[in-house]
Amino acid sequence: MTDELASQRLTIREVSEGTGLTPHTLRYYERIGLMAPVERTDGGHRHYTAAAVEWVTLLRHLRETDMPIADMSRFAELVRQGPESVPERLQLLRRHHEAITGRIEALAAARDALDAKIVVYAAGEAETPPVPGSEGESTA
Amino acid sequence: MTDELASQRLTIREVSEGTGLTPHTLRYYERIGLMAPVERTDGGHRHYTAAAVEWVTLLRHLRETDMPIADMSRFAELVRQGPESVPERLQLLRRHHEAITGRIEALAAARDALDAKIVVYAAGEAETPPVPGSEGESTA
DNA sequence: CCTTGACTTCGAGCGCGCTCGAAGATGCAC
DNA sequence: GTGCATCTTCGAGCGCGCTCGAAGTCAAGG
Repeated sequence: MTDELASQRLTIREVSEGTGLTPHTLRYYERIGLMAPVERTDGGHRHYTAAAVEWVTLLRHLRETDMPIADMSRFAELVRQGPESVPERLQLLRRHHEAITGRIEALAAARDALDAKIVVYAAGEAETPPVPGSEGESTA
Repeated sequence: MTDELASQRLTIREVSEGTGLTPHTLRYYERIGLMAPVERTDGGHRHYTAAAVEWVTLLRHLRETDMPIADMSRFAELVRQGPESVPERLQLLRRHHEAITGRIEALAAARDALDAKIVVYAAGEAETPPVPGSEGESTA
């Protein structure tokens, strides 16, 4: 009865496949302190607990939304400091939420601006040569 | 009558301030072929035409939406090739439109996932210690 | 004319986030 | 026991997109 069902452990490859981060990246994150040292087998191989996988998933969400590694390190540090840092964690996450929303809006705005260009091309009005070169005057 | 109102020319600084790209970046873009050589004064200073500024703005929109420089170069090349490349330009822009939309969706999804974390913290249920360290067991 | 600040070219350097490869140990299947 | 894939550490390297600084030239005001 040395816990079986309760604490399922995953290899680095399994975590990699489950999260989309490469084994190289998982080791890198651990190396730079984004993660606490992962549990090992007797032989020294990493065995990720469910909690570790959950943390990796959080990291992935932060990176996927372009949080800089430095900020993620700060967040990891706050978690290490314990429950009294919860307010600051909240602040950090809320700021990031705003950053993401702003980014989404910027993307949508730029996309809309580009759509105008698409419309012009699609309408066949390839007039108004933008700039590079001569729009088919010299070569070919 | 040597055209005054019709062709207003801007210095690199003015274009920089108008587009948000630094003078360094504007020269860099020209250097790597994203732009046709910009007109010069007798003294060799750049004088951007309205068409050049328009092109710079397009470049900025593409970059702002994370199009790789390599793809932008391809697009610039297509424009240089003349009107017969319009279909391929359209294809490129439409693909990019899809990429942006996909990116927006990924950002929103990750943001929503992170929101769950915010809710947990805000609810004061700082249980479920994620992973790094010991959530205030050992140090301070 | 002289000053002052903005312009020019050039090549080198940088910050970020991985990414890789070598060399060796491990672990599971047979 | 014997393979053989997968794991380990380590430090170096890389790709991208700028970014910078030096050294010199130009433009415009007084």
